Amino acid sequence: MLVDDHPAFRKGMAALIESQPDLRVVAEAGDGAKALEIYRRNKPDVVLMDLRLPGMGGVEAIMAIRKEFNDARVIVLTTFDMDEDIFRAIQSGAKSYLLKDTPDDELANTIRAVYEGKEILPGKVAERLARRRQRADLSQREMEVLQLLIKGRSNKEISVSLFITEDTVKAHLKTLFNKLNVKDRTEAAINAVRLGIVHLQ
Amino acid sequence: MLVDDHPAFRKGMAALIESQPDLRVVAEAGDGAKALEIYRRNKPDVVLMDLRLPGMGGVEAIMAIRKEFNDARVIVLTTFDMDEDIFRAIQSGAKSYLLKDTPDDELANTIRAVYEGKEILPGKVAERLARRRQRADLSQREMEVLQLLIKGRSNKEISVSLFITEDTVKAHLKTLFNKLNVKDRTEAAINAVRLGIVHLQ
DNA sequence: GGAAAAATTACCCAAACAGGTAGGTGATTA
DNA sequence: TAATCACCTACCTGTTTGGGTAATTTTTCC
Repeated sequence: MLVDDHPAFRKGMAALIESQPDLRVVAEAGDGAKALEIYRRNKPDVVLMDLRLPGMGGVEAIMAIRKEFNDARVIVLTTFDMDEDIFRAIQSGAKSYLLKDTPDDELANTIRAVYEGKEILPGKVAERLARRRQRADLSQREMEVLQLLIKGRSNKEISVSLFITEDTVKAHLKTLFNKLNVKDRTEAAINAVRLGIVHLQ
Repeated sequence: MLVDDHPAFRKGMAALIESQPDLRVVAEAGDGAKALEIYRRNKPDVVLMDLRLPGMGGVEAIMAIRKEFNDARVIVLTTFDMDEDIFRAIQSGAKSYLLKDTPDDELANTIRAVYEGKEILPGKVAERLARRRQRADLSQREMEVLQLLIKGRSNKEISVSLFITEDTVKAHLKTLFNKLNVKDRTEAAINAVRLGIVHLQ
């Protein structure tokens, strides 16, 4: 089953998959909600899922599917290779994470491997995942501070939004800077965006 | 002619185009350098070009092609709709700018219109382009300061990198904040990234 | 040649920020 | 029960930053 919001991409990917004698595309979906619905009807062996989807995002779609069908085998197939996306996708139960420009044969082999129950990650992706794991997670509160920081809010403004004192905001920022391994708010903002911890717009 | 680094996308897009009786895909390329080379050989009527390409970027590829063939008709077809990308693409001579999820019929009509010499921009894109024009351009120096700012450098560090005093850096920042309509460096960094004025990594 | 824009430097001042240290609470876990 | 962790607050200190104002030099453009 293919899940991607670009019909052209689905069409091309379907053709590539169908060119393999043992693989077939039995269903397609253009967004997360439809993906769940169509999964229920078709119970595909393997799902190829893009993460950037309109409405319900790819990660949410994976979680929704695996909540109902905990044996669902999902391969993430996306353009981006951002640390946080990879992490969340794997966390939510994806068995593999491939970039869209992966060569055809590797793609086909990955589909077969995942169908057989294996979990398979390309070296580059595994490396990023490891790097992500090194970095301690941010606590709920630190996340909230970071979100506001990225909107360009000052410490004072953040303190008002979160109903805490400015000193507390600073305390959170201190641990935040340490965890992200940066020295100031600007660097924190840039890194958070680059690592995909928060998404712009 | 199709230029995109994802074979699957090219394949699907080719199928969509070929399904129109009057349209045909005569050539494909996976990166900017090959695009120029193949353009020379095939002289396609219209080029569909992705902006994110390995090596030479899409904008550079458009410029290279139009330098040799100033009657080349290029349609940008991309996933992103960042203000600066749109602006640069149109500046470099693209006749139209479509998002990859544009419906098939609109895509076909745009190809026909551009073939006939028209320049056609969807309302949403035209709007962003207008917004971009409102914002005064950044001078060369301001750009350099912004680049370093986005790397998380302090005013002091920026001044050393550019061989100017810290006061001058501050002066540039003042005009920069005004032009970007922000109040501090963090907001400037975020906005610059979001508007696509600078690209991360 | 002269106007306009960009780039440069300077100074002052107030606000914002980052680092250090220190302590308190409540919830979870070993 | 003790330890750990997230969360919160406070104070102090020095640095960084941003705003205002002003002036010089260079470059660019008409």
